[in-house]
Amino acid sequence: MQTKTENGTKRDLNRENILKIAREIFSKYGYKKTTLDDIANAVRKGKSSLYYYFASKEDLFQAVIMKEVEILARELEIVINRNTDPVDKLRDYILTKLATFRNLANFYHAIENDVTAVEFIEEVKRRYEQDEIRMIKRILIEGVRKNEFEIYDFNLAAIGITTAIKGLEMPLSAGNYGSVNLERSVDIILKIMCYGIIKK
Amino acid sequence: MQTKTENGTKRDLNRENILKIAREIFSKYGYKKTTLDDIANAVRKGKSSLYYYFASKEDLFQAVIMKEVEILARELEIVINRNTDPVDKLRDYILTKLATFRNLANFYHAIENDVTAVEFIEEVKRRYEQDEIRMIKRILIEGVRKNEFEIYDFNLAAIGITTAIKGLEMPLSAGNYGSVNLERSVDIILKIMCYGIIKK
DNA sequence: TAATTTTTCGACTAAAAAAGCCGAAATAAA
DNA sequence: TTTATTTCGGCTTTTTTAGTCGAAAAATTA
Repeated sequence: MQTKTENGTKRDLNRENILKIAREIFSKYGYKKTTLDDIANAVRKGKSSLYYYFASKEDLFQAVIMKEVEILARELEIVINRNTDPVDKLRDYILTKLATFRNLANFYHAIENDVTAVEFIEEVKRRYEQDEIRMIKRILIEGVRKNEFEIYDFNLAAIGITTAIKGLEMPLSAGNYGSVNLERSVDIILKIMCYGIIKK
Repeated sequence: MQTKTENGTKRDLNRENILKIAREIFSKYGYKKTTLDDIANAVRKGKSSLYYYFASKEDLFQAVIMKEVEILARELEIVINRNTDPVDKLRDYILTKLATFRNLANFYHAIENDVTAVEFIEEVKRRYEQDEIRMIKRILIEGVRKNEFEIYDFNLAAIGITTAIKGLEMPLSAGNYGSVNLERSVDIILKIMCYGIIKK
């Protein structure tokens, strides 16, 4: 018998392959227009075989998105661990997140017509919120330690900032991408927040 | 009452608009994945309204393709009427046709998976064949008049050349685009044909 | 080799989506 | 007002798709 780990690896490899291909197809056609047969053909398996790896189409799609989200998370982790000025860090964090999120939304045609996809992505955002708050908190704590911020309740502050970021995301989700100058909006909000935060 | 022509114009304008938008959507998703609702939404009409202008989805798709084909035909007409050396003209004709056809096939995802679309395009090719033979014949006749070609049966010669062109199209339809150097293939075939055609 | 486990798939069903139809309503023109 | 044009909601029929199941195939182990 294979050891369980070896076995798991083999299976996971297949899974990964399906995910990779499914990602391409979903990103090309969106959730609704992509059929499991499309994916099955592309991975050269029968449709039924997909169910050996994933419980449902929805499940597969979520797995694909989750993988994307992990990439985003990793990028953000890097930003956070860079040794930069806390304000810059905040700025980079927000910009990185917005940029990647825009891609996500674009990718899955979440916006135009595909209601189901939108809901998934909303769901992901919701689940991610707690992580976000934690990350922001880390930045704030670091800022205080470096004697640049002056904050009494980290939790509340982090929640407040998270909310502000949501505001920045809105125009993205709403679909008028190009029209908004992201960087500019971010700087404006940052300025406002800073004058309430930075030690005088 | 509107005059019949005015009326026709208005209706045709609507038709044209539908065609234009349908073309975009078909080219994005392919025949199968495009639904009449997609198109109807895009033109801001009810799906039923489309049936006022087109008899069926197939009908609409064919109209879209026909329009593309007309564009091709117009380009070829221009090539034919240019005052160039007959051999060059033959060469330009073939290259222009292949280039445009490649676009068509690419566009409608005719190749990958979408069986129905492939059939349509094959059908179009078939219908176009007669025109093609006629056009080639014109080039040949001109060549003889200019004392560069020596041909006894224009019809047979034109059919032969048309067949050769079909051979050039094959790798396109088969899907291995990049791999083949079109221009080179054309020149080789042309050379072969010329040494059987050109007056010594 | 035989027994066991993993993986694949064809055939099927139920549910959803799409094409297509029709009559009536809205709109525009006369 | 009358007539012609255009739109569309709601309906039926057909097609497509997600998802199930059991059995076959392939791989693994003993």
